[in-house]
Amino acid sequence: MSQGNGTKDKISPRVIERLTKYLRCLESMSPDDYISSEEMAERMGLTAAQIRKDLSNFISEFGEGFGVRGKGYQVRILYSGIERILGVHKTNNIIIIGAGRLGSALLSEPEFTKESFNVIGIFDSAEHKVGREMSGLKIRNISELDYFLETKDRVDIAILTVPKAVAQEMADKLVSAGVKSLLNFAPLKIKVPENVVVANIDLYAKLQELNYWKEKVL
Amino acid sequence: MSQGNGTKDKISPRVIERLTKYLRCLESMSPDDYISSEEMAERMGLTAAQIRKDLSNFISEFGEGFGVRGKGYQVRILYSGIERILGVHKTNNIIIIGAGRLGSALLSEPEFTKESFNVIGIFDSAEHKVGREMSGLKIRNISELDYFLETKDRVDIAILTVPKAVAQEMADKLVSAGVKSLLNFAPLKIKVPENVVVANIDLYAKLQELNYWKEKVL
DNA sequence: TAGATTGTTAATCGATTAACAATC
DNA sequence: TAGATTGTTAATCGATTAACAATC
Repeated sequence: MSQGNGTKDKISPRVIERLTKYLRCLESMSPDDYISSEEMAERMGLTAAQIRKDLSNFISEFGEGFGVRGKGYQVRILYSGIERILGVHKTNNIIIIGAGRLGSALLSEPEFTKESFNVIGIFDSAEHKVGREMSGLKIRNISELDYFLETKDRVDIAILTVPKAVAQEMADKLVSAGVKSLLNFAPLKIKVPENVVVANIDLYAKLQELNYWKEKVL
Repeated sequence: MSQGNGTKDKISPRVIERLTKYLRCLESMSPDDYISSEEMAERMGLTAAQIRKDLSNFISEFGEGFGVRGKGYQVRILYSGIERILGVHKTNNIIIIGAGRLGSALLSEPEFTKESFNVIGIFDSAEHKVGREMSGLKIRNISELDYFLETKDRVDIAILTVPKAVAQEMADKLVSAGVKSLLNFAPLKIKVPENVVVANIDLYAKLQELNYWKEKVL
């Protein structure tokens, strides 16, 4: 069953992951230039076939494919096309749960000055933090969450930077308040209903993986 | 060509990624208990066959497989077996490059109080930071890196939390000082020689991926 | 012994690569 | 037109699942 927009169903997570890498590769290029799948592949350490295959899953805003036969892909068109696919051509509102060091670090990430993601709130449960300012945002009490979600702008994504021990509880609060997607930094598997998506960033797991590979490359 | 230890060659990254998840699943269990692949699968949302297949790539410290036919896997044995595979049964020394908010946040992560990873140094290039203490570690000048690596303990992994603009430069410094594995938080592809491994954590890319999936689940 | 569950082999499925006709 | 490079189909490769004999 097709989706109506020009996208084939069931795109694999692997493809979406690579799309974000394509953006990274393109962002340092001049928008008017054309780049061939061959050159992109070279730069990114992939095969040209894979890139063309990935992109062929989608169609551009206008006609069909992103590329021009004989020329390659125009950086501008490919870039904005991928942005559109990922839904980052518009602003998405974010709240951060947990005003600890990690939450604070994320809040001041230079990437968050881009337009596609906009942090509109930060929450904590520690009384002594509530009310203080952090990168220009007032820290709110977790208990205000429901009120906030009812009265403020739509929240697209909540980033969980709370300790492991309270992560599931916070996730439950967020879900029952109507948040539909979570980026979780706590080192555990958050349980959510089927209509909620969770992405995880697990520093410790990454370190463990890296530790395995470093032994193999010797 | 086999490796001599009981491990088959060419384990896929996917398998290693799942091993870290198996650890997470097991750490909340009683070490003496037995768990079946069926139950683990249930808890983690995988198939039992996949878990058995994954584990069958390796052999335990003693005899052969990790499991006992008819009983399942003893938590203690499986846990320490996976730790051994990942090389986290011993302490690995880490340095953090970049004493900004992110570096500071990582330094105080509760996970770093575990024994397997030990932060032995933190570096920055900003004069006003050098010499200050952070979670009990003195911030050192980047220029001391070579000296540090020559005189201190072995450095197993360097974590890069510097701004994008200087990330490649810092990576080069680390590589030429002899560091063999990097965990990179800067949103770009670090170029390194073949005998160096790099793992990446890209917050922004993860957000973009999540943003794609959240639209699909509606 | 009967029941349970592993470890492994074979079957299926999905993802990557190769090849090439379409076309700029 | 000739040369280049896409988009797509077919071939290959690898990873997951199913099935079952081995064995606790």
